[in-house]
Amino acid sequence: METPTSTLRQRRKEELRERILDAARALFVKVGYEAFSMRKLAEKVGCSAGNLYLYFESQEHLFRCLVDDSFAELERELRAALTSKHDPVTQLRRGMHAYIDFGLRHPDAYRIAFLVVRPRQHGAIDPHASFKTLRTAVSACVAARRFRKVDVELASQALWTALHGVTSLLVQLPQFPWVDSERLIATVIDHAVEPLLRRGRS
Amino acid sequence: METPTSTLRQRRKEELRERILDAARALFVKVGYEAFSMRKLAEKVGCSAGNLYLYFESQEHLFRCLVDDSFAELERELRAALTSKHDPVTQLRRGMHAYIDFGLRHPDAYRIAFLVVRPRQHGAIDPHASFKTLRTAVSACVAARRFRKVDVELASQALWTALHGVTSLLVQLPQFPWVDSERLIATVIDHAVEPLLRRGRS
Amino acid sequence: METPTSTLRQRRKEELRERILDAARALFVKVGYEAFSMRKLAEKVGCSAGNLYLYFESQEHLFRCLVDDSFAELERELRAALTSKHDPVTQLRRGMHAYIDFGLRHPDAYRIAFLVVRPRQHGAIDPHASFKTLRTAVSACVAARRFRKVDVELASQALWTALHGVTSLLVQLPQFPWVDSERLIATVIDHAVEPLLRRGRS
Amino acid sequence: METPTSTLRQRRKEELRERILDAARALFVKVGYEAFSMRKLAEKVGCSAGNLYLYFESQEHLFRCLVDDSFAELERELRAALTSKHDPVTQLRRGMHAYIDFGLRHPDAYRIAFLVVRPRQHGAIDPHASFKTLRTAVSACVAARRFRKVDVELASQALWTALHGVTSLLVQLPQFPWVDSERLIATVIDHAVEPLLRRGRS
DNA sequence: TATGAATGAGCATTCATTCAT
DNA sequence: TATGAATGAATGCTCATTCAT
Repeated sequence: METPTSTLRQRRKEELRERILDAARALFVKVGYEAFSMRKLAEKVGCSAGNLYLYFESQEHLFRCLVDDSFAELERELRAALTSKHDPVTQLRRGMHAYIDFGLRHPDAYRIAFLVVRPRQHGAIDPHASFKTLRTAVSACVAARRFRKVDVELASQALWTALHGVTSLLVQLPQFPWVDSERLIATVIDHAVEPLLRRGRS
Repeated sequence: METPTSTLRQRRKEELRERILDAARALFVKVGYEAFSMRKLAEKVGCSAGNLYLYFESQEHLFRCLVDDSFAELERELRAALTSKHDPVTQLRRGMHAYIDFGLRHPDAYRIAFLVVRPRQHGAIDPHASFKTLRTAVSACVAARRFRKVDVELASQALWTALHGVTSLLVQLPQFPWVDSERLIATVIDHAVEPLLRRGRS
Repeated sequence: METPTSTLRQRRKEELRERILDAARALFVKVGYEAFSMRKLAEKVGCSAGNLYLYFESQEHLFRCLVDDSFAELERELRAALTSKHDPVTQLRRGMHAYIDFGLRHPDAYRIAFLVVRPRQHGAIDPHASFKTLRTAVSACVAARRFRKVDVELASQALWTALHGVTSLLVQLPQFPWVDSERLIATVIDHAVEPLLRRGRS
Repeated sequence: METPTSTLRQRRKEELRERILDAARALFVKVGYEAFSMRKLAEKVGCSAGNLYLYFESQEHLFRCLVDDSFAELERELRAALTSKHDPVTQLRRGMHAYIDFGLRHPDAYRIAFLVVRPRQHGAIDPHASFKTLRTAVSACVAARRFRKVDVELASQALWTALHGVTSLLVQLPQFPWVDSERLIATVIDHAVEPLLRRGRS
């Protein structure tokens, strides 16, 4: 049974949890992985360092939550794209856009998920999920005969590497003299999809 | 005139320098950037920590040497590919292969160069060089009318993101259930080049 | 309103802070500047080295606190001497005594303030204050026509060098076969003041 | 028996020894005690660090030689002043001037001798010598009835503290807004001697 | 729920010194 | 006589984490 107080408390707790995660994201983007520390995070949040451990059992756990939360959002966005009322190829394209946009909007999470190797474990679950969603979309394109009869697994992985390539380079080397990023992204998506299309359509 | 002693010493010194760099590469791959330390490196090399500073003036310098050495090799291989006696497109394809192979053979250097952000500075020169070499090759394909009249800069950046995507994912997530990596790499290169080819050829 | 806990904590914290400063003084006297280290200090205090940084942000800061604390005391004592109900010359003499006594009671602070050169910066504020106080007293003696019409600045600096000379030598070379230090100090003060006195008085 | 070679060698050895000591003095003045290191010294001298140990068995020994050499010079200068053809008081005054000048010309040696405590040992021989020479001069002034019948030991110690006071403050706080140092020095010497003079002369 | 004092391990780096050559 | 590679110990300092309050 829940007292009103307990739910209130729970809400507050979740709010602070979110504030911590947000601050962590900001701090991570600002100072990078190597200079990130729980102390600085606590300062940014405005609480004691010890308090963080009431919400996350360790720094590693915090990072994982950060990644998980973010990728859950990616997942939602991907699903939104793939359940829209467009044809499968458009759905896929929208999903691809969503993926890249996500990375650019959450460079912290993207970098932690892909660039920080947690040598031993690294659940490696996170990328799986979005990859699978992507593959489903590819599958749908093949089923709808919009794509050639490609090896779905191979094609999906190739697509993913294309998405990851542009996303991670833009995130990691923002100071590089890129052409207009919208154009680059559009080109990457076009080039990635084109070879899969059935001839005679487009 | 060189005394035998001096050359012997010099050789030994260079040998140890290489041993240090090799150990650094191995350690980096093993424990990741975050857990890398000069102390652990010294232990791996089998010398005192202080001794490392006779060969590299700082940890950062060591990293830079590691990256520079490796990328110099990449550059050599790229140039070798691009000056072969093949047609421009084949040259480019070989260069692309060389790029990916390099990343797989030097995951440490590749990761340090691309994944370790030194937020403030990061010379960021290293990637530039290989990108420029790549762009030259793309340019040659256009000049030889093997490619369509594409925007060379845009096309080159798109190619680069494709290469980086597959390279970094294979390096970073080796435990992912990839399809056969040779197949994946071939597909990525094919898909990246195909949209640039002049119609009617191949 | 203050909770009992907070004040208790605060008190404990201040106590430890004092204990650290005291231990630092003792250690400094014992091993000298060169061999002083935060680690040894921690051991002497009986806490971890890191803990010291909860009380002093750096070694330099600790030194400065040590000096500042001590010189604040000197300043108080000087002012006490100079506001006593005696005639100006007696006030000055008492102040001079206070200065030397202070150095002998706080050899650590005296040595850090004067003997440890921080080549670049060294706020150099500390000696200024006591010198200025001293000069005020000299000025008063002149105003009261007890001193001849000397150059106050010059006379004050000469007085200061006399004080510093006996203080620092006694502090620095305690093993030297000094005559009775009380006698020496009295003589130094007498000799320093005498040339300034108006003839006919004493 | 000495071969010409051996004397040549010896001369070279002594030359280098001097060069090392000179470089050490310069380095000490430049960077201060805390930042002094045998490595930097070797670099300044232009030889290997190890080589220094052929001339001085340790850093401490080097420091002691530095001090001893310098104080030997002081001793020579003091003796020169005290054996001049002037009256005893003038001799003493000249000796006092020589003392202060020496400190200003050899701030390194002066600081090492007086300010760097070598907690255990510190031969403490060096200051003794010059003090004794000084006392002899004071004694002569008394014998010549130029000084009052003061306690020679006491008076000499008082004189010494005066000399040390002005010397060490000028050396240690060069950035202090001193009055013209010549004036200050003259005043200090005058004030130190005056109380000792027999009345009726001056 | 939250604090903040405390710890122990770790870090990069520098040092005086030794020793084979 | 001189080198320079090497060492082991030390330095100031920061960190993630714990725990009594």
